[in-house]
Parts: sequence; structure tokens; C-alpha cells
Amino acid sequence: MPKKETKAKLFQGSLDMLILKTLTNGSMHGYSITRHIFEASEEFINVEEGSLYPALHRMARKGWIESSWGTSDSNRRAKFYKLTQKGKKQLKVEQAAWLNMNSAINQILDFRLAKG
Amino acid sequence: MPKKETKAKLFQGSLDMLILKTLTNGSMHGYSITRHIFEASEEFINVEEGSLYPALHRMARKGWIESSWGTSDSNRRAKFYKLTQKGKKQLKVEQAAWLNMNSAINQILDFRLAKG
DNA sequence: CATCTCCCATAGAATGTCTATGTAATATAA
DNA sequence: TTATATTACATAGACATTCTATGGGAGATG
Repeated sequence: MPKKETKAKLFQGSLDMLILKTLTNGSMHGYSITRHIFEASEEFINVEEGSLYPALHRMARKGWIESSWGTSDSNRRAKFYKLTQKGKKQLKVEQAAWLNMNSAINQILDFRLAKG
Repeated sequence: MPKKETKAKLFQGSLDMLILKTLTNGSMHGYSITRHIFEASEEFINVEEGSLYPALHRMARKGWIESSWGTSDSNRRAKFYKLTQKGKKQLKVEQAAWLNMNSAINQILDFRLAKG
């Protein structure tokens, strides 16, 4: 066996935020979004296509992102997504929630009984 | 309306870790576990009973915790759970995964294009 | 011309959390 | 002593999100 691939599973609920954040770097097509997330996370987070596309469609339905067909760097048909104002607001909301939950969880992980 | 209760939803996959960690403080019954988590998180994380008990049963099935009936501080019948060796190992695994994912996500959130 | 990489998409499984509901015993307040 | 609140366990079913698996097509590469 080549490598201990422990397949880092995403915490459910965090993908939207990662996509929104990635799109603050500018309009991007789906495939490219996963590449960015992969690289930005030092190859730790690999968003599966079966997670990505449903998420993008969901987010478009909610008005957080908008799509338009175009041509990718490698000259292929690709659907480009860009953040809407609503999406920018949503990102802020999700980042705040993330920070709160993050600190709450870390507090529990470091929790020590210091009574008396 | 009294308060803006934005109901902090748990990221799916983190509850087991919180329970395991809580039980490192010693044997505890279910209801008490949620109280501990609630207080340790500064009243941010309120684990619903519909989440808690299925989680406990799941974890018992996996051999991470063991249960036995006893009497609570308030003199009621309660099922006490304690960590097994397997559970302690599992906690380490989940904490490591949490730290990795945590740092990966935070990296993305702080991601800035610094090319050139 | 074959293969690889890029790019989109969906169905269905798996998982875990939530809401809602039910039960029951003890503690507390009226 | 009766009503209410709190403690404590439990499950069913809804819901949401991610995953695996699969399919297709078009341009790049050898």
C-alpha cells in the first residue's frame, strides 16, 4: 500500500462557506473551485464532484451565487460562478458561526475541571 | 421577540468527539453530559436529546463507551457511561482529525492570492 | 487515434442531527 | 396534597449534506 489515505471528511455544513470564501478571489468555475480549495488547504480538503455540484446548485437557488457559461483556461466549456451581495452577507454569517463554534469546541477539548 | 436565538447547529461529525472528551472527566450519565458540554462551551452548544441518546447508543455499539445503570445526584435512575480503552483511542483520532481539518479550513478562510 | 485531463451532472446510499413526541420519577412550589 | 418543573431516558421520522458511483462530452496530448 502506497499511503495511509485517511480521507479527511468534511464537517457537514462547512462546504458552502469554503466555496463562498473561494469565490471572493473572483469568478470561478466549479472544477477550479475544488482545485483552489485543495491547494489552499495544502492538499488536505478534496471536495468530491458529487458534493460540489449539488452544493453549487443549492447555493445558486438560494441566490448566494450566480452562474454563466464561459470558456476555461484550457479552452473548455465551463460554468462560472460569482458571489452575489446576498452571498457576501452569507459568507460573513457563516464565518461568524464557524468562529463561534470553533472556539466553543476548542474550549471543550481543553476543558479541565478546576474546581476548588 | 426576546432574543436573537440563532441556534448554533453542530457541525456533523463533531458530537462524538465532544462526548468522548466530556467523559474523560469521569463516568457520567447522558443528561449530565449535555449539561457539561453546555457549560464548558459557555452555553453555546446545547446538545438536543434527540441527538444525544442516539449518539450514545451508537458509540456504545462501537465499543467506545460502556453503560451501567445507577442513581444520579438528584436521586433518579440514570444510565452512566464511561470511556473504554477503544474510546480513548478514538478520541485521540478524532481530536487529531479535528485539528487538521480546523487548520485546513482556517487556512482557506485566510487565504489570500499572493501570486507574483 | 487513443488516452488523459478537464468539466458538468445526477441518482442513490450513508450518515448524523434535528424536531416532535412519549414516558416516568423526583423535587419544588402553591 | 396537588400542580408544576426538572431530571432522565428513548424513539420515530424529517431533513440536510456529503459521499460513492456512474455517465457523458469535449479539448489536449502522445
